[in-house]
Amino acid sequence: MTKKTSLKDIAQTVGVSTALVSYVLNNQKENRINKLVAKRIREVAEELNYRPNQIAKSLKTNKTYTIGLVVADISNPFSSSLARIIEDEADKFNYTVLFGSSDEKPQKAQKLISALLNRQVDGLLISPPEGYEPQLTELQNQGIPFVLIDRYFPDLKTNYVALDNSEAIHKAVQHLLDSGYERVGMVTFHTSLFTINERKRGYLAALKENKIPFRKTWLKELPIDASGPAIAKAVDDLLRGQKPVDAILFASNTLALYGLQQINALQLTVPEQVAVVSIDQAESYNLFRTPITYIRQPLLAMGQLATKILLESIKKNNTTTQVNLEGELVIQESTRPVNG
Amino acid sequence: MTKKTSLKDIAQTVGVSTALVSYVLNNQKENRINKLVAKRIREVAEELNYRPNQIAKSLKTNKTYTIGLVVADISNPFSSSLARIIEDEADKFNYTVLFGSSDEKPQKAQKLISALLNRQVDGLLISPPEGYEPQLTELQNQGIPFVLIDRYFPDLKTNYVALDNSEAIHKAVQHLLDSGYERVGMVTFHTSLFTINERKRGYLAALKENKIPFRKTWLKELPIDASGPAIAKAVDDLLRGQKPVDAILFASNTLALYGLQQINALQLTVPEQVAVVSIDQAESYNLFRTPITYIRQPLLAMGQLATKILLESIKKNNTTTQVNLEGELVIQESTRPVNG
DNA sequence: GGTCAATGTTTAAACGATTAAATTATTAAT
DNA sequence: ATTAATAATTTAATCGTTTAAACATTGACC
Repeated sequence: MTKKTSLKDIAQTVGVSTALVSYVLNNQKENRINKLVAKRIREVAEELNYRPNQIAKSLKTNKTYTIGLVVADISNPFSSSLARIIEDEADKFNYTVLFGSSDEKPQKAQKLISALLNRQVDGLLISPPEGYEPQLTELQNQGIPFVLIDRYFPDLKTNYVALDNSEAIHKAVQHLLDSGYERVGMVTFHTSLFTINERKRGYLAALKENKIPFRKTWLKELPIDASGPAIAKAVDDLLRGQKPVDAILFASNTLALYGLQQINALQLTVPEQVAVVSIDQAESYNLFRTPITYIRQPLLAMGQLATKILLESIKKNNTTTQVNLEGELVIQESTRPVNG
Repeated sequence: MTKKTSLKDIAQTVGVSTALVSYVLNNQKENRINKLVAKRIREVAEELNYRPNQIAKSLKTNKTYTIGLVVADISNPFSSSLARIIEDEADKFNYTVLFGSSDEKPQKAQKLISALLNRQVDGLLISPPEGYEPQLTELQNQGIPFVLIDRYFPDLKTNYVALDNSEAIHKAVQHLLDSGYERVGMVTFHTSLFTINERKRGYLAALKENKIPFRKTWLKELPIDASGPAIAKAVDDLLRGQKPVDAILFASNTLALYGLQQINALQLTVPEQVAVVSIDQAESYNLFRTPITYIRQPLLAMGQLATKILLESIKKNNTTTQVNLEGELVIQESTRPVNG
């Protein structure tokens, strides 16, 4: 292992002080430094394959140019797409992103954030699990810059970027009703997460506005870590019995993924026997025989905005920015109008 | 922003030296330290909400307990699943994982690795892009511990963990032939990557062994960054014409994803009109009307092994470990025997 | 020739921890 | 009471960098 070259090594070879080397390599005091010496320093740095030790740099400057990203599960396509967008955006500003999955567990999130803070990340992007309010308040008290993404708590005055969920679902339900479906069911999660509950609220509101009496058998609320079979079972329940639903709204990509599998298993045709709308797109939906109508989350805008807000918040900005982005309803075959 | 507490702060409040505080908090020299003082130090550390500055620690110890992971694209399910596994495995040993996507570009990979090294990662897990040999050799010369994952270069004596690709594909082709399919096509990437070419080799070898003359129209080799439509076109070519193939082998999840969409678009039935085998599973394959036969990559073993080898290599281990894992052929409906 | 300004470079402290070695305090043994 | 051994704590250097301030050199100008 060839020993790493440090400023000192360069300084010694050239025969100057480390300070001068530092100034040259950071392009500071350019007009004050002898051009020839500067050139020589750069040459030697190149020769010795010098890499500045960011650790030492960070220690001194108290900046790491690193942000932490906490998602529920990096292997979920929603999270990984978002991660990729954030990675690219952060890169534009020379920031590196450190990831971690919370597994929907406050404890795991806590441990993760602690690890990230120990590594002196300059700020955090967090998609918080249920019940994470106290820790967020704590972060605020400690003055650590962060932006919530995808999920937020209405009672907390924090930065966030999220989908306007109730509006989006409302739009979807209205579309189903307008297309002639009459018994619209929904599969969602049972949680205290505001974002998710907004989806339910949008659903109920749309029914009410259309004077459709809601039946509680239409709504399936599953644990947030529900397994594939559990989801299949819920869908099964909605579609059997004497009065099955004629349309299903899936409140997440995971729900849709397993739900559609069950629809396949039941050998039902979409949309003739049951119409389908999902939140979140996924390239993979296209494998389903019928193209699925879905609510397009503005992932790109979400990731970019959140990153931008965080970076601004890092370089001291005391304002709170809260953004609710509008979802786009992409209409496809799975909600073709009845008799249409 | 409440100023971060440092060892010094604790030392001052308690009225001892920073050294003592350090010893106590690191549980060193336990038998030599006054129990009461130790207790007091711990209390104060708790009160002041002390978080050791890992940056400073790293600077001193020259260890960051961080490893870098370079994948082609974190938003690809193969990469993100692997990332999740590695994240979990590394966590067991108190390591954090730093990610980045290379986008299949050596230049981007180079920049990424440079950034990771600047951050003093202790080692790297790399799924290298095509033509990355020189940089890997350079890493070796610099004595930086790394393990290749999923892809490797046979001419380079490096650590790696990968699928035994030719064997896996061989097995798949044999299965197709045994099931009565006679015109087996393959969609793969055109690249110099050994791993990918092994897939082609396995395919050709299996045909030869079975005395089936290979036709070049059966093999579609696409650029590694081929778009969805380009993939669809390739599949279209295979399936039209006077002598279409009766089975298709997809050499990656992306290829299968778009390929199956095209099969959907052509309204062909699987496996009656065309049988399908894919490398890599994906939960989403299940959306396709017919369950797809696939080669299961041992992702868990791959991620865990690679992490383990890297960590060992970090704490000085001069041996080179090369592992080719066997893939498992999961047989489903998409390759149902002809007339079976 | 002395003053001033501009130019070029070095000194030295600091960031927050670790840790070998030195120092001081306490206790036990003679 | 002295000494030795042990216990408890501190000192001070160090990791690799940054950066304000100090210092040195040169030339211009009166």
